[in-house]
Amino acid sequence: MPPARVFRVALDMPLKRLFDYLPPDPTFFAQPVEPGMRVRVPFGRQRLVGVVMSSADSSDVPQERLKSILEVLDPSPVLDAAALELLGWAAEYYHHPIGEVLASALPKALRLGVKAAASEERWTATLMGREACTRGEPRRAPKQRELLTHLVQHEGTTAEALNEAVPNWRDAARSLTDRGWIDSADIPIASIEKPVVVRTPGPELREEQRTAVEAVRGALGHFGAFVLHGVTGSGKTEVYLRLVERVLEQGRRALVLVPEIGLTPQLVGRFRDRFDTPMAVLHSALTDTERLMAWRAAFTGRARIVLGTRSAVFAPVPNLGIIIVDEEHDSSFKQHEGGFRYSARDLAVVRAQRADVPVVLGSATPALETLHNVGGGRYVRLPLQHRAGQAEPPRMALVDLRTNAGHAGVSTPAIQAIERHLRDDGQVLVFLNRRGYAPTLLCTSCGWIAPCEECDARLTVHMSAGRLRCHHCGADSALPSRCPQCGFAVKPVGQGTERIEEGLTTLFPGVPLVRLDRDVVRRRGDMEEVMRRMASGEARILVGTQMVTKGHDFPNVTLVVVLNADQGLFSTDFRAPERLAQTVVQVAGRAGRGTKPGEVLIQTEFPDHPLLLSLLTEGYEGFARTALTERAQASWPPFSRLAAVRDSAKTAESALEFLTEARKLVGVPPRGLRLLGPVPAAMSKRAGRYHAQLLIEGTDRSSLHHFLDSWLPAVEQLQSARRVRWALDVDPIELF
DNA sequence: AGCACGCCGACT
DNA sequence: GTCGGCGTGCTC
Repeated sequence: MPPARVFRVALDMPLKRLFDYLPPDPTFFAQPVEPGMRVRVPFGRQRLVGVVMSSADSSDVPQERLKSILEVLDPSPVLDAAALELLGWAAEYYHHPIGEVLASALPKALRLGVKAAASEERWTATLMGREACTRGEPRRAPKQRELLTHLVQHEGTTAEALNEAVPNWRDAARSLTDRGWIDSADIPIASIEKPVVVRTPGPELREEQRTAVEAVRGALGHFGAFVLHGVTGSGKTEVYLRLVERVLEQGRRALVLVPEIGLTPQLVGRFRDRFDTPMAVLHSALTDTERLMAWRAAFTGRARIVLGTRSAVFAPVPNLGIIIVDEEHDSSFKQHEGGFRYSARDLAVVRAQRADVPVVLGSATPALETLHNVGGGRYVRLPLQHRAGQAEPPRMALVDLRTNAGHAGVSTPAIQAIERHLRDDGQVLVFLNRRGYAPTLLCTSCGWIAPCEECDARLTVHMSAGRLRCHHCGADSALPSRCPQCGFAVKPVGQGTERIEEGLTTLFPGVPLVRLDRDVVRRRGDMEEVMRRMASGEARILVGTQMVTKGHDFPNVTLVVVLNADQGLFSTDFRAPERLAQTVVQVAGRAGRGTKPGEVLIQTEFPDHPLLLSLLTEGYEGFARTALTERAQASWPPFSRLAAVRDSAKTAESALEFLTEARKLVGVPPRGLRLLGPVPAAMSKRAGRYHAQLLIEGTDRSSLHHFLDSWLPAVEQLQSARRVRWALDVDPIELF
């Protein structure tokens, strides 16, 4: 007997291998089985849905142990060759099991086996049926006549609509079908197309915008990476819209990636306002059904624009014409938890390259990696340096916290500036990246500080809720009025947005104030309410965290106060300065977007810090130059490549033990490779588990990946690996 | 990951 | 004497 032809199937499990299956029973599945199709297979005593990766003439597994595919779930592949290749590339690059990588590209419903392409049962009257209807037939069957008449009047009625219009129509339909008067068909929803309509032509482009649009338009049809480096308010979105417009005109489709959809509803709105065409919106807040619907709209090609967060980089987009990554510097594009840890921005570039289409990375504060790629000639930078209208760039100044006394975290110069701007009818934005009332609860007698029992962290005081909460594990307890150790009085120490709100209310009695942070924005609509109160001028002061920096416009804000720029200046994480600079520039960008000039005050204890100075005097680009020089000297990315092995365990010892053994496997590191650690994470204990990490630094991508290829299989075999939870993070963004 | 099999403590 | 703990091993 010749060796059997087998199909190699990827299953959604943490296993870096494929499983071979015999073809399905030909009496039930006569159709060919192709790569990219989903199949149901027996696996142990479970039945699982997997994806066919390839077929082979024979298997390494003895024939008697091979099982057959139970069912072929797709008439055509759900993942085309390009998708399979991209996902395969990602699995290799991020050293992650292919099955789990594929799973991240498919909505849950599809992983459970539902049909990929939705179709609708539609009924029509035939020519014969129309003639019969005109004659008033069938005379003695009122139900049939009613149905026939309805279908003559409403061609292509769905079964669903018939249930409404002609109750209990099935029997009548059967009789009419037998006479050849009506007919039904399963129409894929895809074929019900709508032409693309540009609702409003959009404003006239400014010189810079036109240059940018033309540069990318010239590249349509082949790969090119563009960095749309546009200061806040310079009209990046308009550039995206014009590019998408051209792509749609060419009959192709656009993929737009955004950081967090809940935080950028404005961008979705801009696309909807501009184009009258179906759009698929994919984000984490969708229900499984909504996600399936959106995926189908993308898969069938009905959606001309696919807009979504991180995982949308894997969305199916037939005839893709362009990929846009908005706010490309945003860290939410990097999945850094759970299983498959990937950078959607980096994969967008890879996808564009393979699809031979342009990719546009837009940001007011591009990642240093991105700017480095511009410097190396791999990406083309398209600057938008001017703000729309008469808006002037905001004036930035530092406030020395050492010499300027203050009140409740706000320095006197800042208080005076707030007074001035309020008097001049402006609005004020006060930024502090720390929610809650105070980060610490201290006993004034014995020095006790309320600790989280599960984390190496202090509990944050939430005054209005009367709770102590851990921002790392979610622990939540009542706010004590006395020290549990000595019974003396306790007091909150330090500032959070809640306390700033209280302080400003006291300082500016009668001035309406709103707060925007995760504690305020609980439900959908809370954010809109805050926006409305700012837009209407009903509120004059906005106190907020990071949340205020994400894409929202506050046109009447003329003053921005950054209360504390100092977290990040002396961090062990080499990316902390970059994040700080991005945050400051993004917050500053909220000021003076209307016609009024903006002012930005940054409070700091370190007004001489070179980073702050370069940011102030030379802007983000100046900062980026300084920071890249520092990175080069320390040979951090992008001048080297990193991977981190992270683990957690019930004890600090076992967390370190696994990583120590993993490191011992290396012996003398190969040339061009450095191993750093293992070390306990900066906040080792989190949610009751101890975290540690081992950093691997390679001089370039290939040396790092060659090493990982040979090392990881041995690491996976370690006995100690089974006693910890561990994961590899390629190109890590946060280093603890 | 599931889900088995397989040897050692507190219960009917 | 059993129920059940999670260590180890396998799944085409």
